[in-house]
Amino acid sequence: MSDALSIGAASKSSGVSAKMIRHYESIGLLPLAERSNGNYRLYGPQDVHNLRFIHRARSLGFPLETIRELLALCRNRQRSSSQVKKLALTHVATLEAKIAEMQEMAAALKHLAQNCHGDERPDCPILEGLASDSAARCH
Amino acid sequence: MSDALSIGAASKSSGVSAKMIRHYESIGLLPLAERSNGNYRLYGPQDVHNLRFIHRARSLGFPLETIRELLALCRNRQRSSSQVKKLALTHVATLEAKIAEMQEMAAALKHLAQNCHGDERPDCPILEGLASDSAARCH
DNA sequence: ATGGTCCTTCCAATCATGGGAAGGTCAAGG
DNA sequence: CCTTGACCTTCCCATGATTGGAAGGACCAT
Repeated sequence: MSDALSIGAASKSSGVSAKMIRHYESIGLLPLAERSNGNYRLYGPQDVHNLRFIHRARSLGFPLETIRELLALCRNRQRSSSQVKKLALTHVATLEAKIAEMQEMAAALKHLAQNCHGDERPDCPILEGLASDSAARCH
Repeated sequence: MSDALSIGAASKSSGVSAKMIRHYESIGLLPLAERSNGNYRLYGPQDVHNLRFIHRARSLGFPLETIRELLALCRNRQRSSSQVKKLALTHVATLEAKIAEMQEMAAALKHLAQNCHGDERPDCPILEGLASDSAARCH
């Protein structure tokens, strides 16, 4: 047990904040941590591995519930890679849908801004586009 | 006052849900609505205009606090179009930053998925990439 | 023993939206 | 007149991920 880390050390080693480590434990994403004499949480190599896994998955935008499934698959030697791939590709599709949505927003907004003088006069196509009393929808 | 709408009618006419109309009022984004004898909220043409404005601004992804500023500018005849344009372009930059972030996520994930067989075997580069005991960071 | 740093728990805030309960109001029809 | 059903009211709670802080206990070095 000489390599057990405190939550602060595990946080530094994994990139997950101590706050979040406690939170993940509280929602059952991580197993209940071992405790020291002084009731401090203790983390072994496997725990740190899990934390790093979560950190990387979060940085790829996976929601926690999907990470829960990914962790289960990671532990399960009977898994099939198709299960993992399916989760990954579903997430890619989600990301791409959001990207497309935001690109539409940005394009529409740039189009409006393009015609705005941006000077001291009150005249503004952006506000007109938002108010659009003329109900001129783009299509 | 013959053209005053109930919250349900105003909702249909503006595209903003009744729940949200009440919420916007409660946070001061909209003025307190007039009330009927039976304490129902009543909405006139100007109110519906505001609701539509909010709906369009939300559909462009503006956060409520920015919409608050946009509404103030919309009401203010002394505004300068540069104020509006600044809010719009700041939001475009925010959108583009998020888009870029998500594109990186999607690209990294597609790269991992590309090498995954997606069959019944447990072997999986995606999980390996997330676990990455080999600590192979991309750069 | 004392200060500083770590830890513990709990509560609350963010952002925008929605769900639902418990009850009041209104218009139409029996 | 009374019921029915659709609408409205307020209030509380949930989402998703993270962060902030308060109040208190534990640890370690000087």
